[in-house]
Amino acid sequence: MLNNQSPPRVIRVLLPTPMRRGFDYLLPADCQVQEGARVRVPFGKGSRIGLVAALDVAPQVEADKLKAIDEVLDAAPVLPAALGKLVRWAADYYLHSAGDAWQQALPVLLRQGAPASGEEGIWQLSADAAKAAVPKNASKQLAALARLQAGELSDFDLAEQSFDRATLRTLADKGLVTLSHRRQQGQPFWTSPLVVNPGPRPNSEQAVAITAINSAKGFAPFLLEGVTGSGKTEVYLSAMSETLKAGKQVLVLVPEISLTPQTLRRFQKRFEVPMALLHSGLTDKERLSVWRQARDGELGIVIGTRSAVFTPLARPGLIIVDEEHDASFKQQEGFRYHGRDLAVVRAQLEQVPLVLGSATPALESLANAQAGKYQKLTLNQRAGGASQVRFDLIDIKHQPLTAGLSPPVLAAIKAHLGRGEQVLVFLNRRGFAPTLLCHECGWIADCQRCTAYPTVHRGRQRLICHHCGSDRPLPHQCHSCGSTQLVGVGLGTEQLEVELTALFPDYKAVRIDRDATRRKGSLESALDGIRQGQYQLLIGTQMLAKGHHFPDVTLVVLLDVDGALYSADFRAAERLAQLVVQVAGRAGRANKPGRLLLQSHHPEHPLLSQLLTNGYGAFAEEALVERRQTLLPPFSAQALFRSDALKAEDAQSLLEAIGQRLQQSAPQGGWVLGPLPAPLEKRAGKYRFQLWVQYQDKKVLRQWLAPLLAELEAQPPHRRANWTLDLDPIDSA
DNA sequence: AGCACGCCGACT
DNA sequence: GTCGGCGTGCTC
Repeated sequence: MLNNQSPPRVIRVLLPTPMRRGFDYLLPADCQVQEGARVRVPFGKGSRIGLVAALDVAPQVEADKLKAIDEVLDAAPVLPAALGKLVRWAADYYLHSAGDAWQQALPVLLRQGAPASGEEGIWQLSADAAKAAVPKNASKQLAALARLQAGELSDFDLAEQSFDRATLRTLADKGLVTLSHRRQQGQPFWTSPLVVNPGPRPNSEQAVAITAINSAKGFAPFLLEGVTGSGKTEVYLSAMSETLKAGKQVLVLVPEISLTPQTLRRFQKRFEVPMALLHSGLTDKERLSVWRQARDGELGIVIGTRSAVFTPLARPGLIIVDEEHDASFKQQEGFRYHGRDLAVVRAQLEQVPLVLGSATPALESLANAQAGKYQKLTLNQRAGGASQVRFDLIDIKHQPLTAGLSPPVLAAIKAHLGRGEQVLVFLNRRGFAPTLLCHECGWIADCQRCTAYPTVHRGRQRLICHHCGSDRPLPHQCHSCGSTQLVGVGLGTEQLEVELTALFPDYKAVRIDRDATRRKGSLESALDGIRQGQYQLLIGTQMLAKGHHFPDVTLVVLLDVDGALYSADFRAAERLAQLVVQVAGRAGRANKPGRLLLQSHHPEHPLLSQLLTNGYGAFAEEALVERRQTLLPPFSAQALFRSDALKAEDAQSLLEAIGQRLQQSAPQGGWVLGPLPAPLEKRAGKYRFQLWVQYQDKKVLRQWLAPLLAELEAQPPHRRANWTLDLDPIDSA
């Protein structure tokens, strides 16, 4: 027999598994597919969605093991070219499974196989519609029919006009209505004339920054360092305005916590262009809709958190990362990418300018500016004449403390309240007391699942572990001696609120933390109450430190900062400095002088005094000198292996084996530390260890690690423990 | 990761 | 006698 059929083509597919390799499939002769398109393939027992990584590859396994793909889902690559490159770059850089990286970059519905091109359902009256079939009391159905008399309805209009999909389905089943599908046209790129409302006239520093950004051609990274109140946002808005006028799109990344409706309102006030906010509250459908609109160029501005860095843009023109130092840009599980770092790479791939903005830039970013990789733009002038905040360190050694507060602090609170001003007390520990102790025998309530003590929550009468969430009724008797003399030791925000209310009964206190704002809308109403002056004493955790402005607050008190000064984590001081400056930024606006009081047992600590006397810039410079001398990031690159297992020895021995293999292939100057128990050795019932790897050069570090990862996947030392790898870790917990 | 297979302990 | 624990292998 003649065989004029060419052999079937073999393609390589990336699948959502942690395995760092592709799988090969046969492409049926009648099938066309492009690199970057999604395909449905049989995998093990079942079927998965994968991404075509390469066409016409030499198969990695014997030909008889190859299966054919089931279905091609995309006629073209699902991501625009630059974004596809970004995802490939990221998987490679973070030494992560490429298949998983792809999945993470796509909206959930696209991972599940939804069409990437927007298709909308169109409901129309069918030709032979006879109303007879609709019961008289089916008012919704009748209303829908009446509406359809006036013309078709798209799926998109349904919610808007408060019609139910189910209603239309019922009518369709009766043959009165037809459903057809049509490629969603969407609005063409803001044909309605772009409106840019005037903003305030920029001051000279702002003008310099705006000119620099607007005259940038192609990739141009800027570090915009602007003290609180210096009008960073005005610089963003001016730069965005030029981009939008040129018909291009802007991507804005913001930290999780500051993504508020206020942010959006400020943008909407200035620009009348279609824009979208990508936040955790969106449904999968809404996310996909934003994704499509951004890709098709229908949105002028996309604002979102970390994962928004993967939003496709038809005409990218500018990328902004606000509060670029914020740790929430780093994904802390699975695909552990850094949204800010990927934004830099994306700007390079898209050849657009990039603005990293912060009042307290990350030391990494400052080092990049010093090295000439970023152009630094500085805003030192406070707009509106708002005065500098005055810092004071209160030495609390030997001082009597009332509710954790020293006499000078109490006196200051009294004075500010007496003047009718607001006071903010910051304590980063929620709950009533961090431990429960038996006064008679010394027994301390502990968490069964963690190496930690559960926190007393008095209001809810429960003992809650903040690490694993386990939750039990507050005991009234000691488990060891039966005594009823149980006391909470230490101070949390809940107790602080109680004590301050007792100390200052004439003023109203409000607490802002995760416990007090659990109910939907309660945060907003508390914030409104603060702005309207209903409360005078504000007590809060991290939640109060970011994003919100309280113009009538003139005194900010920070309790308990000593932990960060002598922490095992070399980044703790940097984070404390950023927190101090950010918290201080909440106060001293509106021409009222602000004051910040810091209580410490170590007021002489060089980093603290540098920060308080000379500011964040001086602190950062000194901290960078220290990092350089000690060869810590950003003057070296780190990777962190973590392991966890039900038995401590399993978690430890896995990392020991990894450490040994690393030592064997270590480059000159390569450095391996561990395994060490994780800061919280046991968490949620699992023992955790970590292994640090460091080398001066990022590229060489990855070349050292990469072959080991392949080997670990092929021959794991054992499977009783799980391991993960974190490149450029920022949190050792 | 998920899933199936397979080999040893306490139970209806 | 089985149900089910998790150790191991496999996914094109």
